[in-house]
Amino acid sequence: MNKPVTIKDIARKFRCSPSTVSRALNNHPSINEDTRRNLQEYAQKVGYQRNQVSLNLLNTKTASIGVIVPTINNYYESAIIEGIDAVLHPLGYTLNICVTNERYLLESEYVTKLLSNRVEGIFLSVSQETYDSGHYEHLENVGKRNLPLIFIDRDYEGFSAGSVTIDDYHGAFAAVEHLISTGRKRIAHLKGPNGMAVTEQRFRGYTECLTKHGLPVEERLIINTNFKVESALEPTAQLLELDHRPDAIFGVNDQVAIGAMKVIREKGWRVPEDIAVVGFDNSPISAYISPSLTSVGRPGRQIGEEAARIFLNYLDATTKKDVPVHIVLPSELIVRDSSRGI
Amino acid sequence: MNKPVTIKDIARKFRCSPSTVSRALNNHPSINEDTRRNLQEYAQKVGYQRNQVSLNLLNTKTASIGVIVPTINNYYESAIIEGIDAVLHPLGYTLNICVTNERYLLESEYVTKLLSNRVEGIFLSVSQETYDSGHYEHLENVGKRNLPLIFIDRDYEGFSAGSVTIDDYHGAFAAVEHLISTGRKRIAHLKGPNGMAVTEQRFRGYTECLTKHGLPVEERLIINTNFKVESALEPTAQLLELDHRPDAIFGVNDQVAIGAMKVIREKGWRVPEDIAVVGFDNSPISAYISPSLTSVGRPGRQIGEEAARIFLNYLDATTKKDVPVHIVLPSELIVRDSSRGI
DNA sequence: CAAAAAATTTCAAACGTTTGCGAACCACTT
DNA sequence: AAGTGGTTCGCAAACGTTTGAAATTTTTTG
Repeated sequence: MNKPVTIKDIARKFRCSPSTVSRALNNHPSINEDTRRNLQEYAQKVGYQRNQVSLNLLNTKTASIGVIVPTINNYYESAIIEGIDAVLHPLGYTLNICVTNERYLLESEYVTKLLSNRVEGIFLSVSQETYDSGHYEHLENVGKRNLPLIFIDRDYEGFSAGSVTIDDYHGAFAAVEHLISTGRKRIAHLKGPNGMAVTEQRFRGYTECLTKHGLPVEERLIINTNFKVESALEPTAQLLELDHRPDAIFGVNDQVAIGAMKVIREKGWRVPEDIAVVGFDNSPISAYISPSLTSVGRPGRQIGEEAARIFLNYLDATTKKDVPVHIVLPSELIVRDSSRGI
Repeated sequence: MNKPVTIKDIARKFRCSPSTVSRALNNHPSINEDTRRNLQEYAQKVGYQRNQVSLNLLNTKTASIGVIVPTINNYYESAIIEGIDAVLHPLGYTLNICVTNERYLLESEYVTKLLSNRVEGIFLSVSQETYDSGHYEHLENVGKRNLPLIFIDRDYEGFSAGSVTIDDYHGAFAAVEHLISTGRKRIAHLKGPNGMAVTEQRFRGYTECLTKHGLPVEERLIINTNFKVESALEPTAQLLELDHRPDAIFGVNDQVAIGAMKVIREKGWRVPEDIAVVGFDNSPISAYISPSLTSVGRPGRQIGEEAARIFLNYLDATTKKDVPVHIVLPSELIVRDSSRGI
């Protein structure tokens, strides 16, 4: 680990001033052609890399923005990041990705770190713990700085921040309505962890759709999972042992739906003939498993892009107190084999 | 977007020097108890956040390290990142995650950016384009700086860098040997893109295992894919139309294997009775699809952890020219239903 | 009360770079 | 000889913070 070569080092070597070196390397016109060439060649030779840290300090800006997400280990989240990057990278911004693993402490820590690293904006997909606890003090300083803050996935009213969310409610509603339209009457729901926005909105879509169609909302048909495939196994087994077993299962996401399908078949039932299954996320494999999985798609990439645009609008905003922008993107039901009509 | 409050601002407000403020906020002992409390309270109130950028400049270190990966949209890569973070986060390091989408240009750009942002080490999983082109000039300056560089997944001999790789060869070998041991004799391979290390090593495991067991390596049974599930559809269809169809398919990864299974069943064959299928990655769903997928597991998290430890050793190394560390972790075959004996 | 000791605060430099302004130099022109 | 104009370069300040050493104030001591 050698010390990086600095402009001063080069200046000393050439017995000239740092200003000259700086100008030479930046192709400033008022530098003699020869000196410019010599300096540039030497800089190249010794592997000079301008110290961006010092520039960030000088300009009091960093051209970097923070992205805090609960996890990157799934299609949806990484699509969001891709979307943000697609818009902001061409403008010279660097993404600072932070993964909280759904932990409040990490989220809080990352916010502080990003703040003190002087990012120019923060994209935040609130962790489960944060959402559960309702603690938003870690965002106070973001507010004080009036730094562009854009909520992704989960909105929070306490701040004058932008947000891009998904219409989980109508997605769930459509999924359940589809099941009803194919003749299913006892539709179970493998719910996510209580209290989370995604969970509750999908749940509301589920219940309200049932109600609209005159079907009862049975508590026994609603069981919690934690989004992971394993967490669907036991609940599904439970559902199948009911006196009056469900004829359809709506999973809070694809993982859960896949877990449900596995158990259904292990117990000797058929999908979709005996029990239809619908998931949420339209993850890439959902089309390729067997039977292919009906699912509600979320436009992850588009979320990222919209969020990035909101950020850019913030920067342009001349009037300080613009009304924060809230965008709700539609989700889309994609019907496949796991829920074909009986 | 307000200007962040600086130590100078506070000093001006309290008619004292910046040094006093700095020491007060850092609980330096030689500061009067009252002034300390006053300053700290005020700093808290106005949301002062120390400017890490200036500190990085002052200390000529950043406590951040760069992680360059081709993609984050899969279990394996994100497990690696998790592993790195698990070791380095407790030590105060920040991860700077860069996603290249398998592009050389982006990789090169990110290396430069990380270098000029003065990261203290770089973890690099070389992009496909880089590997194909064999261009490693973008790493020259990393070499000149003698900055800790650890290759992940794909080693490259040109640099005195550490590396943590997976024993793809033996993993593939074991997978094919398993298929042979269950009586399969015509084993096809859905290969990755030519030239990539993972691809070729798994391919070598495949061919050498066949040869060892006296089975012919038939060109018609080897077709390229691009790792994605769609890219397996057409090739699999081709394989099934051969006069003498294969009785097993070894996919370069799980995605491809899942695509193959879909086509096999659509054409009316059974897995594993007619055709066995084996994948690579042991991705979480592989256990839960039907039939569950036999797969070779890669310990992503462990890779990250080992890589981080190599990095830490670099730092400790008193002798400059230590021999770079190369670790090869084993992969592990996990047998499931898709390849049960006939 | 003076002097010494202790407590508290300020000064100045440093990290690496950019940039407005002015200085030095040269060649020409009048 | 003096002015003009152009080219090329250096000086110094700035970004925000820390820190050793020096300066100031307060307290203790004889």
